[in-house]
Amino acid sequence: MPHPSPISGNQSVRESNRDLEIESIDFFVRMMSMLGMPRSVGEIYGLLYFSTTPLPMDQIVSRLGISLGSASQGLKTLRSLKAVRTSYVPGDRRDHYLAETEFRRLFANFIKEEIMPHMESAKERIERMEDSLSGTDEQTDEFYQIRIEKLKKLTRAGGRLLPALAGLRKF
Amino acid sequence: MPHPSPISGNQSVRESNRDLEIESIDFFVRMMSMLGMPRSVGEIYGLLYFSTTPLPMDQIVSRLGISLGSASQGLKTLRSLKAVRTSYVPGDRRDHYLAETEFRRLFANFIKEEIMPHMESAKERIERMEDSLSGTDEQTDEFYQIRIEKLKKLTRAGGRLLPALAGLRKF
DNA sequence: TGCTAATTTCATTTTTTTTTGAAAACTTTG
DNA sequence: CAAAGTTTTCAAAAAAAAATGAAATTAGCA
Repeated sequence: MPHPSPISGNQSVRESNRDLEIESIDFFVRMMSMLGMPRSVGEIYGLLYFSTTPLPMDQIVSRLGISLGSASQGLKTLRSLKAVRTSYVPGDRRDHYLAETEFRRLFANFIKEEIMPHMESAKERIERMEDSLSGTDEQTDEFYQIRIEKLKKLTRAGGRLLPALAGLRKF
Repeated sequence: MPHPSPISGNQSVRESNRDLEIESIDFFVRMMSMLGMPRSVGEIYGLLYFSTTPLPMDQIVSRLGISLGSASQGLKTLRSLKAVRTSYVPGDRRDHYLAETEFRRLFANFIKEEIMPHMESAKERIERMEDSLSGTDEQTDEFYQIRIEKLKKLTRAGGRLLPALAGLRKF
């Protein structure tokens, strides 16, 4: 063996990189699933995250053992989150994908795309609640009013805190 | 009609409170589903949130039209998140449920129970990654090392920011 | 322009999650 | 302590979400 490896036991370099890849996929599958993303999306990102070169879709398919459809869909999702981008590889007409690794930016994008829209519709729903206050029984209406106020505070806090957290500095 | 209501059209007080209830359920079903909670959990919380009195489980079942099983399971989940609590009602042997409405506390609990455990296991997974660095090809290893470092930063940031956000002041 | 490789779409299948409902297990009280 | 009321549990059914794969579309190249 030309390069005796310092790895415990006697694993080849290739095997240990494969281990890394597997841990990475595992890691991101879990992370993504916390954010409500399907398994395949996590797998793809996990694979790309520890890839030293950009990978074309068919490589992703064969290395992960998922279908073309899943890969295409998953990459579409990741592109929309700006979690991957394509890079040009001379003499190859396939798209090659690369993981975007600035988590702050990714997170910001996720919040903007996936969370904020819900915040908007939440606000509308709260307005509708106010409209349907009966205005007859003082006691009861006060109770409802307080509850509604709490919801307003909640959405307000969410609307400020989340972008702030993501470093969007929107306020 | 003894109490002419100021509501547009001519809806009864009862109807408008029902509207409020429906909006509330809708609101929380969506919120909870963003947090990965099943529909029934959102429904139950939404119902209790705008209830002026604590409700026993069979009322929850009949008002929402869900099964006993769902209600029992959902309340169990909500209890574990401290999003509802039981209140004693004299002369009635059923448990009566009440929504906990301090969102800050609820959020803190959610993070502690549902997020932080994942953070822990993420850290372990990263350690395993470092163990499986081959240590042979300098170029490649540096690339991997940088990627691993980013993951560490990510989990560190998560581990600090999330509790901070929830007002746990753990740091 | 026509040919082929690459990618997307989407109806169908598979898998996973949630709900149901009836039986089991408690719990209170007469 | 038994009987009735209440709650939990859990196997089975239903619903929802995700993956598949083949047909349709698009894009690159000669």
